[in-house]
Order: sequence, then structure tokens, then C-alpha cells
Amino acid sequence: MAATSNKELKKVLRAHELKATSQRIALLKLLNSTQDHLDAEEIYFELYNQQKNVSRATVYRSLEALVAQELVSKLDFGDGRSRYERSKGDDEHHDHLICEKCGKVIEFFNLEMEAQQLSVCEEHFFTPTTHTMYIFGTCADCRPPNST
Amino acid sequence: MAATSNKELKKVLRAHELKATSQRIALLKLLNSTQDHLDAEEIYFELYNQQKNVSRATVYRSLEALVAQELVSKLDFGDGRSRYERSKGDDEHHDHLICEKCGKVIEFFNLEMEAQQLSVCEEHFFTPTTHTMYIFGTCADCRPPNST
DNA sequence: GCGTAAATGAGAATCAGTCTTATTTTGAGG
DNA sequence: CCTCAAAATAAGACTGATTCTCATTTACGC
Repeated sequence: MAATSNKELKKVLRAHELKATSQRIALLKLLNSTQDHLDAEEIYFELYNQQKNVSRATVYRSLEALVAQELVSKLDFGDGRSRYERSKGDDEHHDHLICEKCGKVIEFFNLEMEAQQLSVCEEHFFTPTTHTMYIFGTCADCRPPNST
Repeated sequence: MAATSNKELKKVLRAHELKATSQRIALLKLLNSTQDHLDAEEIYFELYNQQKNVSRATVYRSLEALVAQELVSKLDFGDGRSRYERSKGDDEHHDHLICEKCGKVIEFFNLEMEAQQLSVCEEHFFTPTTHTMYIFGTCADCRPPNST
């Protein structure tokens, strides 16, 4: 799927008019290697453990640049911090179900819903760029077994 | 529509097991009086101007209590702060289109979309409590007239 | 290899929101 | 209306996430 070698990542960065610094490469590599929705502190800590010598400021600045170039997606689960994941193509777009009890995040994609969103935009002569759709509630594991 | 006299607001608060303090009444009155999506600082400033003598801490604490009682809704437009509006009944539920150029917020309601959300939840054995659905983009006024 | 614009590191600064503590207020009971 | 305990408040200290500042380092076109 996504580029993983240093050489490939370098190309990707250059293609987006971003200088290919070791910090940005390490950051992209990290996001490519996980399915988790990492926050800035987790990213900082992980890179620190990898002896990558990346400052917190650089983590934030790099993420900002990568999000602007749509190489990374910024997520907001409503807990007061931003999370990030490797950006997926339109064909991999998804939204999230968030369990308020255990914090689990379930990704989903629903074509009808996306279509409805477009039709709402049309009604209002609105040109959409992105959207956020989070459904909060209780996941199957946290739901008492006797309830429906 | 919603209660507006001090007496009525007092009743509403008491009905929700909240002591009817002057600060909470002023806060509810303010939210009842506007269609805007105010943030905590704006609320604090407005009450300060009204000589209501409400501290910032009280604004936050009161909002928290009112949100817990569903008298007020908390919104997150992704700009790093929470916004609040008078809570509307289920029949008044709506989502938001947010213009990234002028900041305008357009409210909408789409039954199919709500239905799709429920069906997604069912598929995942997920019990929803609330959801946030924000579509970001460009509103009609900010869209260049020659584009579709 | 050189030079410069861009990126980074370290830590100060900011900003929304929360917490602490002493003081004030509400509302139940008489 | 008066009393009192529990709850709420004011003021400002504190926190945690994020941004900014500025001196230093690095990428990369030539």
C-alpha cells in the first residue's frame, strides 16, 4: 500500500513540496506502521524511544504540514486532543463510532450516508471539502448482555 | 417558545435538580436570547457586560451542569474551543455546515442521514447516545459566482 | 562544496479549561 | 421570616495541549 522505504517517503514528501527531513520521514513511517489513532504526545514519545531526536514542536509542525498536504488526517474524538492517522484515499474514507465506556474506536463507511451529505450540501449551495462524523455511544462489548 | 421569565427559568432549573442561582438564570436567558453558537469566553464577556458578576469558573461549571441536564448543547466546530446553544428537543435536532472562509454556520436536518446512522449502529451492535456531524467547506456566499 | 531559505530544538508563552479554597447563597425546616 | 448545612461561587492558581520565539542546523539547487 503506502510507501514505506526511506527513499519512497522522500519522494512522497518532495512531491508535496516538503523538504525530506529525517524527522518527517520517521513520523510518516510511524503513522504508516500502525492502525492506531495516535496523539501528538504518543508520537513524540514513540519517536523519542526510537532515538529519532524529534522535538515536540517539530512533531506539531510536521503534522500540520502533512495534514495540509493531506498525507495525514487529523481526528478529533472530543477528548481535548487531536489524533492522527495515515491519510487514506477517497476509496478508504471512513467515519467513526466511539465507545464512551472503553474508548474503542470502530471505523465504518456508509455510502448512503455520504450521498446524503452531498445532497444536503447541494440543497444549501455549499461546496464541501471535508466532514467529521462521530457517533458516540456504547459498543457491543460494553453493552449489558441482556439489553437489545 | 422556551421559558424566558426568571420565574419560569427557576422552575426549569429546579425541575432538573439544579439550584436556581442568579448566574445560571442569566446564562440560560442569554442562550435563549440568541441563535449564535457562543463559546465560554463570549458568554463570560456578555454576562460581564450585563453586570451579572459571573466568574469564568462558574460559566464553565454551569455549562457543564446544564449540558448534563440536556438544557444546553455543547458543539465542537474543530477550532479548539467548545460552543454552546440552547438545547433543542429531538424534533429540533440538527447538524451543521461550516464555511471555512467566512465562518458561517448553517444548520440542517436530514432524516435519511439520521436513519443511516442508526443502521450503521445496528450493524455494529452499537448503542448511540449522541453524534457530531459537521461538514466543512465553502458556503454559497463565499463561492466564486462562476463555479457550479 | 556553498549559501540561503526552510526546518529544527529547547523552552517560554498562550489558551481553553479545571481545580482549590475561602466566602456566599440557596432552599428546606421551623 | 430565621437558621443552617449543603451546594454554588469568585478569584486566581494550575494544567495540559498546542503555538511561538529565536538561535542553530539542515536540505538541496547551483
